[in-house]
Amino acid sequence: MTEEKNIFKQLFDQEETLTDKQQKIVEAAIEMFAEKGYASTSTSQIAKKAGVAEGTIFRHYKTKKDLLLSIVSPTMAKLIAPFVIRDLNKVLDAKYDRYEDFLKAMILNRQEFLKENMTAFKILIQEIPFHPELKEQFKEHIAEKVIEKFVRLVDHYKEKGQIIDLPSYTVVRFSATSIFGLLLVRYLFLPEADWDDEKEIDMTVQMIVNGIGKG
Amino acid sequence: MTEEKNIFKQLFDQEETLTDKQQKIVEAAIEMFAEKGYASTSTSQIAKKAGVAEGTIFRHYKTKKDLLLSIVSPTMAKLIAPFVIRDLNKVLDAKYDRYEDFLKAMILNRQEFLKENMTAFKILIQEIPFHPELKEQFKEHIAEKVIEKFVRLVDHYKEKGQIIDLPSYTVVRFSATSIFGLLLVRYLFLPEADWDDEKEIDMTVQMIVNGIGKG
Amino acid sequence: MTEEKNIFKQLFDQEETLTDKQQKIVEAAIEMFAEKGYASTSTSQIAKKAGVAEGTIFRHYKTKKDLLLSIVSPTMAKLIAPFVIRDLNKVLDAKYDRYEDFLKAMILNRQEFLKENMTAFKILIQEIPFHPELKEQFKEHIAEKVIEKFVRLVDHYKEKGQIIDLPSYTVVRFSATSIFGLLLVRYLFLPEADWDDEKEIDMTVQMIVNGIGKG
Amino acid sequence: MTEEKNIFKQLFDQEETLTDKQQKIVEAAIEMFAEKGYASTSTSQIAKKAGVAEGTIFRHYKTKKDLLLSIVSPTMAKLIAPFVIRDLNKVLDAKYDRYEDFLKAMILNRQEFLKENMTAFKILIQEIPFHPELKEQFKEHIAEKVIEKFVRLVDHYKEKGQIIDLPSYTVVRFSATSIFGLLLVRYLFLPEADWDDEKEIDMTVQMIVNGIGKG
DNA sequence: AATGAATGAGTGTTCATTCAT
DNA sequence: GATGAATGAACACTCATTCAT
Repeated sequence: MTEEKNIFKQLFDQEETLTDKQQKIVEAAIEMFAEKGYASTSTSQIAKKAGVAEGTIFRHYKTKKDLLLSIVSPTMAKLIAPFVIRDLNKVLDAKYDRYEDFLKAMILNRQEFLKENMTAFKILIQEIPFHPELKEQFKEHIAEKVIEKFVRLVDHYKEKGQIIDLPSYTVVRFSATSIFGLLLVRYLFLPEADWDDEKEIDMTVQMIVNGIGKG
Repeated sequence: MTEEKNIFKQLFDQEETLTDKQQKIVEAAIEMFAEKGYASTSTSQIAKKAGVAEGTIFRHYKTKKDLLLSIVSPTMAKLIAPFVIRDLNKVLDAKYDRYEDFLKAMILNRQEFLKENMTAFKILIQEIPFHPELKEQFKEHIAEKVIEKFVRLVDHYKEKGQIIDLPSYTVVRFSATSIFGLLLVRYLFLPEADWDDEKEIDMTVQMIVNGIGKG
Repeated sequence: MTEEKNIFKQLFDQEETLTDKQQKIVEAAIEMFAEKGYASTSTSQIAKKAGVAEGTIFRHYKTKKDLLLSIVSPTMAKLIAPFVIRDLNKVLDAKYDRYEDFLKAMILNRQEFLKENMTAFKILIQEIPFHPELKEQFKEHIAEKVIEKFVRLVDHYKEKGQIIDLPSYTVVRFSATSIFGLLLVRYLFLPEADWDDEKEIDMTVQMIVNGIGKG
Repeated sequence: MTEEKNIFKQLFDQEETLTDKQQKIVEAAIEMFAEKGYASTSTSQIAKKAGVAEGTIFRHYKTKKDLLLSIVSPTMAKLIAPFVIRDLNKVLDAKYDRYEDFLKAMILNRQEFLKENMTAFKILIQEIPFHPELKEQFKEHIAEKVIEKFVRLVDHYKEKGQIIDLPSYTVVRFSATSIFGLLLVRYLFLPEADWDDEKEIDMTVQMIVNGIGKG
């Protein structure tokens, strides 16, 4: 999994350059966008919460939407980062014999990421419907590249005889919605409930694999 | 399923009383709220699209939020209507021997509803995060009543020996997210794709049942 | 004082023709105009309070301002009625030998009227500053006719040797503001206080007469 | 009277801090509120008259009512300032042997103030009936403190044998309405008439003192 | 880099008035 | 005569953005 770390660094370490005030602006914006939505959060509220002057926001971000994108675009990029590495199959081959193991590893990895970026992720999914640029990014990167990669991956495990003969796209959809269903319920709908994460993930992987696996 | 139809009628046919202009206002609002979001849609835009004066909106709805709720609350109510009938288990007993059959019937039924109320449903899920009243309604009705009913239902099929020994709540979550995953992908993410709905549903049911069923 | 009664009837008994609804509208308007002011009272609020439809108001009064004037103009007319009778001096001669007696009679008479028309009177003095028509009426009738009559009246008692040698206009101003001062404090500022009206009037008349009288 | 001047300065010279635009806004507001009334003056009209953008008004005053109060509250405070100094009696004792002298000094002093603040004072008395906060301030400061002080003052001159044996409250009312009657007629009703202020004041004081004085 | 006063278009809402029923 | 749905101009107020300091 060190490869992914590298990719992260490679792609996103520009954020180290944020000034102190900028950092506060971004934090305030994340908190408020998540809570009230982008459209219902005013720049003056963000400025007040961040403890800076209104003008300061526009010194760093040309427009309010720029501020949103500066939060949401990197989040989307990081979210899908594990899938955009070259030769993903090779990595998987070397590491995970079984679809089951791959699934579990991936869930754990993405869970780790979501746990730390929950608020930004919440903004991402809340705002995608309202911003064509975000929809575009989403389509281009997720709906096309990630899904395609995931499909090839399912084909890979199919060839190994681990997955039953359903259309790969359907298997991907089922796997993906099961995983995201778990993570959304866990972190968005009922974050305060008392979860045994390890066990819940295991059961979910078991159900998915039972669902699509060859006995 | 005639019982449900009756309940629908019983509960929601007050909407026949909408005046002509009111109807146009609601239609325009649904379209625009879904597209740009509640907060980014102005009442003047709605009025223009509906072909009425702006004041007319406020003659029928005290506030803009009232207009939103008049769209979204009934949608939520109708969405969960099948689950709030008394003696759901009896109905199921009489009709569906197998969890599989129940699942399929339910998906088909809810799919029918969603197909006709897609736009309002889209607004519902988009706006829930931003409106405490909606969150409250959602929690009270879905998170509590519907899930509880669903859990009892899973218990019911467990007793019949059809479902493996996993926590009922986990089974419900898995079933529900699989179903909603299907419907969301089908109707929200990729509505324009060429779907063989019947087949896709069958496959999904099969995967769920494989996932949680006893051999 | 029967002459005045006649004048009242003569001038203002058109109000008997008010329909039931119209009566309610006027009552509601008087109450609300007095409390919140003309500009801050909406016709819809008046309609609601009167229990009629908004349109009904405009059936009886072409505009909102018409409604105001229908309340305020007659009130002003009635207020000054005692002064517009012809041959006022003759009446006074016949009845009041002393300025003192005249003053007391007049205060008692106007007090009676104000007690019964307090609310409309309140509207009158509150709205005069904002409506040129009212200002005009006020100037034309009060500032010109009534004052002129009052001045002649003071001249009359001066000739009788009852009033010291100050400009009549000054004496009128002093008398009038003393009287209105009493009535305003009594009925507008501190209506709830415990007043011995008879005594207060007597003392006030005494002070005025001392102030301007010849020992 | 230098003591009062000091108090004025002390209490109200914070207004020097008004920015240029703010000053213009206040001036425009004063002019328009006086002419058309608070409720009938729109913020856009004020902005236009002041030569600023409408938003600028709300940068300095949270609400339209705030703007009103920023004009009217200090005016009320300044108006009653001479009465709130400690040891008013001592001051009077040292300076004015006779009630007559005190009255004249006070009228001259308040006349000076009113002459310079006529418009704001007009707003004050016009708007008091419509704004509970103002009524409250008025009651608390004028109806209670100032009147009470005035009553004690009359008692003071009574003890000196200068005032006849009428209830002090009645004497105060009579004095006050005579004075305000003069000033209102002079500056509000007939400001354009040709007045000999000095003489008018002298005559008024004479009438009051005759009215309540011991021969 | 940071400020915050200033902007003016735009917001949701209210208004007096009209008119078909 | 009475209604109340409909109007659109006007309202108080907010907004993202600019710019002189």
